[in-house]
Amino acid sequence: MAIAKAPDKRTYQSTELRQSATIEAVVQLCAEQDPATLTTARIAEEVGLSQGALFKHFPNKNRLWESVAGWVSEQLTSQVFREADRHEHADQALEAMFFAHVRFIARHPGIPRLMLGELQKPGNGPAKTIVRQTLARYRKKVVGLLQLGIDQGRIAAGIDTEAAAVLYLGAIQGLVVQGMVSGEIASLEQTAPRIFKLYSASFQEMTNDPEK
Amino acid sequence: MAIAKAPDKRTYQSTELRQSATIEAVVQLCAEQDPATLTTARIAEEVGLSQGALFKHFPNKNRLWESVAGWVSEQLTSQVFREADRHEHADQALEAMFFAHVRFIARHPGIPRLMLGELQKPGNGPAKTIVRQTLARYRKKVVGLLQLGIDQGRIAAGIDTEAAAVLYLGAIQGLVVQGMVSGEIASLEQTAPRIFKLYSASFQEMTNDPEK
DNA sequence: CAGAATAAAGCAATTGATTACTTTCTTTCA
DNA sequence: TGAAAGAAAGTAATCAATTGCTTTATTCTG
Repeated sequence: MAIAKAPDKRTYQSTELRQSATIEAVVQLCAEQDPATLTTARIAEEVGLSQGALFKHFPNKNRLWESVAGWVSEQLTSQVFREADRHEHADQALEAMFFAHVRFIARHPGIPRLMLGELQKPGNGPAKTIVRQTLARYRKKVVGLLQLGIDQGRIAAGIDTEAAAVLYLGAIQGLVVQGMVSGEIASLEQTAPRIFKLYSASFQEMTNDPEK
Repeated sequence: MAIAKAPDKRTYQSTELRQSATIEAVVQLCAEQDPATLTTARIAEEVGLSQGALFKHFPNKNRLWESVAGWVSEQLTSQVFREADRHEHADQALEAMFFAHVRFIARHPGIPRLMLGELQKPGNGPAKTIVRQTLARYRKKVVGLLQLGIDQGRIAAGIDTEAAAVLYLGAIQGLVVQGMVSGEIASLEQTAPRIFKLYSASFQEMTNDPEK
């Protein structure tokens, strides 16, 4: 008495649609699985395709990873930078950027795994290059904002901006790793303000600010 | 005209010796290769054994990873904590601990890959549990030192010690990731002081310290 | 606008390579 | 001499990629 599977009239899609659906499926799957153990069969299942059909839309697995890295880079920078650019004061922009980044990760828990996973592999594959460039661009953005803050007189003048940018990214990574250790990615957004408050103290003017 | 391999008089070793040699080989190999792609054949080659002979000393690959995680945990905590305990003032202990950690990583570049790789995989395998507990213990140590520093009057009293501990680990991770991005693990020790100086500013007393 | 022709998208099955682990037999050495 | 340690070959499973063929969609033509 085999239960007949739904006839499931097979419907064809353009490669363009399949590609984006596949990329999002990978990002989704990385939230619950180590990227290194992700098989084409598992991805195909998530998209609703046979394993072999995946190769009608991507020439090979590496190119798929490349596309995923590109998608992540695009989404991260556009969402985070846009939030920063909405503020005139550099210190406020940095804060907004910090929270936007945390929010982005909380919504896509697989992304740290993805990026760290790429950085893990040595060599200079295309996907790794994309991640590397994204992080470099991000760091430059932070350095620029810090410098702007100094010019605006809202950030201590003597600050080591390069180091502050590394610490900025480290603060986020610390949050992420703490989330991976505790397993609670949801609590990220809750803890983030405490971390940023502390971080921002490291470059605040030492003057006793009368207001507040 | 096959060139005869060196006769290589085969010499037998105790499992105990082989185990530690294998563990160190894995740590060594992780410096140049993604742990997820490390095969038993590659490990055996590094140790100087046939692939099958490895299983005379470890029942399976998972147990090997477990042993590696244990070794890393033991080495890291013993070396880093020992350095911290040599100082009476908590702030100095934190600084020494920071540099000891960075030095440890610089000497074993594979270890961040190892620990991050373990944290990546979901579930609660034994190896991941060890890494998790190690990080948790580390965090507690930092919180304890921060609290001690407050009691000693060397650290601002109002500080959020939990957040400061997360930021402490984040500072190290920021350094590590920056090293993975730039590919220069050697420059870690050079950059570390700049990062720590900034980090420590976040919990320094705001009083204008006349000395120095 | 019907319908043939062509291209695109799909499945099921298979291939070849890789990998963790086993088995069989040999060598060492306490 | 017997147990531990090793090599070498083998095994079953897994996985990315391919192949052969079918089905759907699009384009061309009269």
